[in-house]
Amino acid sequence: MPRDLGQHAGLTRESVLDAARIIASEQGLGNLTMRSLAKRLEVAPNALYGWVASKTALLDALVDDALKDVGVSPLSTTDDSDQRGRLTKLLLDTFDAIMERPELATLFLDRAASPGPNATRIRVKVRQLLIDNGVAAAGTDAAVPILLVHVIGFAAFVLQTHGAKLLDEPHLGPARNLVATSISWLLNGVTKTPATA
Amino acid sequence: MPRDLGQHAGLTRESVLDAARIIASEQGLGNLTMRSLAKRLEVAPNALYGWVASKTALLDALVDDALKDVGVSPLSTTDDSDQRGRLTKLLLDTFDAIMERPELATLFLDRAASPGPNATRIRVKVRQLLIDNGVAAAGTDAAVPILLVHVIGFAAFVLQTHGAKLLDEPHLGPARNLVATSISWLLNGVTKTPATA
DNA sequence: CCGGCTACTTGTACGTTGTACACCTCGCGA
DNA sequence: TCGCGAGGTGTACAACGTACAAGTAGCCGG
Repeated sequence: MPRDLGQHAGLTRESVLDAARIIASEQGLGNLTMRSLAKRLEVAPNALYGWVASKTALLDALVDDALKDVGVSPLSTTDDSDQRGRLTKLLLDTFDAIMERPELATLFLDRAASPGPNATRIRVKVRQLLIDNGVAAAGTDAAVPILLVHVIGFAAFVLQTHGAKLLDEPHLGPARNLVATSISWLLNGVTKTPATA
Repeated sequence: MPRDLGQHAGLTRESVLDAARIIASEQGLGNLTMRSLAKRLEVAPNALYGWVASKTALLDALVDDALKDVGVSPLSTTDDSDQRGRLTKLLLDTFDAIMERPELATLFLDRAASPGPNATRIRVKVRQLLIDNGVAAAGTDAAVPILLVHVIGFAAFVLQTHGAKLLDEPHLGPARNLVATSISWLLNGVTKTPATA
């Protein structure tokens, strides 16, 4: 249990992660270093290791936290129809979450299979929605990664080509339409095929 | 123009890249360092910079060279039908090329849009095959990255989850079937939709 | 046959990175 | 009042990518 504030510098796991986020977003991921992070918090570099096991762990936390708000709203609200719409929305929300943190795009890529809590929750939910869409439970083992990898890969690609500059809503539209389209293509296949493993 | 062989150590761009490949495949990408590379070549670390501009450039070359053999066979041989089969084969060949170098998987990911000559050739060929499949030229700007990102992302995912150990043919089968399946899903959509950009 | 030019390689070194070890120094509970 | 332990600091190390200047071998014009 970390104390709220108090003695020397009053670090917190959250304050560390927040500072890391700010540095990454303002100066790019390449300038996010243990030392730059420590400097911003006015702390010796080693102090960070009380709150974060390693830099890798810090990056892990960063990417997983970016998915914090995805798929947290209750599953079924009013109508039970349009399960497919729900699934599409979840995938698009994931896409949006990545697009909101362009500087982390490369991290998302090679952590697509990472076991972070938020990522896991999304995977579970996708799986459930697939079942709701009539996909056999066994087939979801293949379909879940296909869908998620597609979304992540697409987001990373868009950010890479568009230079991560035109990420505000006005210019995001076309890209979003494209993901939506390609997701729908995949869903067409997923919900139709018996999914050979 | 580098001389073929001769004086001190007789380096070559190819010998450097070969050694890099060997280190990456034997000891993992993390152990591929300018110094380890130099040591293997029995050369001072700086000597490498005469043949490779930087480590980044070396990695760029590594990933692009891995695609050397993909899509080099002539486009149309005998039958003009089954354009779709040709496109599928090209994508699967790309998949196989990545699976052959599991240690480079993460590199492929954030270089999916890289302008290497081999990558470019594949992109061009995919685009051409899409047109041959009846996709409007304008639509290919969207479809090409969708397909390639999908293939690369999928390969990376498979390697990441399966730990890059069972990459030999016997165990590769299921994964290959899955990509083939998902590619076919995407192609269904691509060749049917007018592709809104 | 010789002298220099050029291409290649080396030695040395700098700055930066992640991170371990030992020590200090508060504030709190007994 | 007195430890005790959490949360820091100082220092340090090994490894990284890479720049700069010097050296050395071979080839070519004379």
